[in-house]
Amino acid sequence: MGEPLGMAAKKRYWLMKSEPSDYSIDDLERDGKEPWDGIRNYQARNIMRDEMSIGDEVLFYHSNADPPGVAGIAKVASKAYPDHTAWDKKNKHFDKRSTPENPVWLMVDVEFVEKFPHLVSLPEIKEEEALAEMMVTKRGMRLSVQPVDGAHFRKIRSMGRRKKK
DNA sequence: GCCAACGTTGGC
DNA sequence: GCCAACGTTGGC
Repeated sequence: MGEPLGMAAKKRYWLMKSEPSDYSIDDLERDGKEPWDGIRNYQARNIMRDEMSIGDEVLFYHSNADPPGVAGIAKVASKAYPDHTAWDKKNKHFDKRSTPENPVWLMVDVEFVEKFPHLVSLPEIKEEEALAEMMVTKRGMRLSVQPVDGAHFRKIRSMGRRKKK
């Protein structure tokens, strides 16, 4: 958006939530790449549309899980494009306001990068001083696509790559 | 299963 | 434009 030609956007980091019973890191490992459909929140949509770039790295977070936490890493593999599940009447995320002519909801493709040998659980994240400011630790912070600090991203990754906590 | 914290909707 | 009611998210 308005960048000088030939200048790549600065790489950013994100956290994306998925209920593992719905779609887990193992599913993404099997599929390799998958459209991240079903986002029905304007703030999350705007992040995908305006701020994400191909190649950005993503903490894959298992929500509504026991325990919840970061299960691995993925990367953004496409620009935002219309989420066609919004105009599929049979889809659980159907929204009659969205049409092929006038799509309301967008998605990006997400590609598998790695699964952590050690899931970095939410309690562990909360215990870690250096991660105190992460959005995901805030009570009631429900945004399903959220920005992550580079330093926080690297810290989580190093925790996840450790076999034992 | 409970419920707090949000976001959205709709009456006025 | 206010705000109560309702639906959803997601930790616990």
